[in-house]
Amino acid sequence: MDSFSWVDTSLDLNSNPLRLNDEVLAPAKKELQGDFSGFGNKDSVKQETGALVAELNRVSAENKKLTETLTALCESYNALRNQLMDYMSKNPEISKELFDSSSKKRKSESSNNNNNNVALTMGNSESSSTDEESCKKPREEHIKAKISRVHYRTEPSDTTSLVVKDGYQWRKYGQKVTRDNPSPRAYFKCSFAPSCPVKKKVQRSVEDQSVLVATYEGEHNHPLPCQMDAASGSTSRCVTAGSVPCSTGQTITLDLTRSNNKSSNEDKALKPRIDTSPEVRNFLVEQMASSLTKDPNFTTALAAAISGKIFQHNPREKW
DNA sequence: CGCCTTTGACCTGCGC
DNA sequence: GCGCAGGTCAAAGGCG
Repeated sequence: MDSFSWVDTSLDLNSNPLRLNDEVLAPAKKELQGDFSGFGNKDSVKQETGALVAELNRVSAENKKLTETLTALCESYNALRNQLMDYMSKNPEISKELFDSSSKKRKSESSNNNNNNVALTMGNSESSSTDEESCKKPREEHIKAKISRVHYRTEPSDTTSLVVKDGYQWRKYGQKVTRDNPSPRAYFKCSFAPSCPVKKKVQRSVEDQSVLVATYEGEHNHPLPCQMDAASGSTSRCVTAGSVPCSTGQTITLDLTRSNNKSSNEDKALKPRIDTSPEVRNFLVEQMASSLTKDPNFTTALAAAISGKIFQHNPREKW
C-alpha cells in the first residue's frame, strides 16, 4: 500500500465560495433587510434597496449554483480517487513504477519541494514529504519498515517544544539541526517495550512553525499504553491526541490546540470554518463517513479501541 | 536513585 | 579519498 501512497490527493475544501453564505452574505442581507426608517419613505431609497436586494438574491443564487457545482466536483473527485486507489492496489507493479520514477524526479527537486503537504492532507500522501527517506539507501529494513507521517498542530505560541503526545512512551536519544529546516529535529525511540523497534522523528514545519511533523518508522509490537492503563485500572498519565497514528502510511494532521475549555479569539481563529448550509453539511458528513469506513487503518484503529474496551472489562486477561 | 533530556562525538552513506 | 549531512551513541546533568 505504501508503494503508491505518493499520490497527494488532498483537496483544500476551505475555499471561499463555501463561506459566502454565512460570513459574507448573511450580514449584508441582514443589513439590507433591516430597518430603513432612518431614511424615511423616499422612493429613491426604496428603489435603491430593491435593486440591492435583487442583486443580493442574484448573487445568492449564483453562490448556491457554485456550491452545487463544487459539491458535484468533490463527488466526482472522490469517485476518481477511489478508482485510482483500487486500480493501483490491483496493479502494484504499475504503482511501483510510477513511484520510482517520481521519486527519482523528486530527488532533484527535494530541496525546494519538501513539506508540500503541510496543513490539510488526509489522503495518501506519504511520499510528498519523503525527502530524507528518498535519499536513503534502500536497505531492506527501510523497505519493510512502515513509515508514516503525522502533522500535529500545536499552540502558535509554543514554537520550541518537540513533544508530541500520541499516547505512547518515547525516549529521546538525539537532536539534530538539519540543513533544510532551521528547527531542530528530535529523535525518539519507543520506550514502553524494550523490544519495540518503533522510532519517531519530530521536527517543526518550515512553513508553519506551529505544525509539528512526526515521522514514525516501524510498527509497535505492543498495545497502546493507554489501553494497558485502562486494562489495569490505573489512572492514566498519557494524553492522547485522539488517534493511533503509527504505521498507517498516511499523512494525518491533528490539531492539538483544541482544548475543551478555551474560547479565546486565537482559538476561534484556528477553528475550521464549515459552511452551515444543510446540503454541504450532509455532503461533508457523508464524505467523512464513507472515507472512514473505506479506510482499513480506521478499521484497525477501531478494532484496537474495541479490544482496549474488552481489556477494560476483562482485567485478568493477559495481552 | 532512577529515569529522562541534553549535547558533543562518532558512525555511515552519498556525492564529487 | 574527502567533505557533508543525517542518524546514533553515550556521558553528564537535571529532576521528581
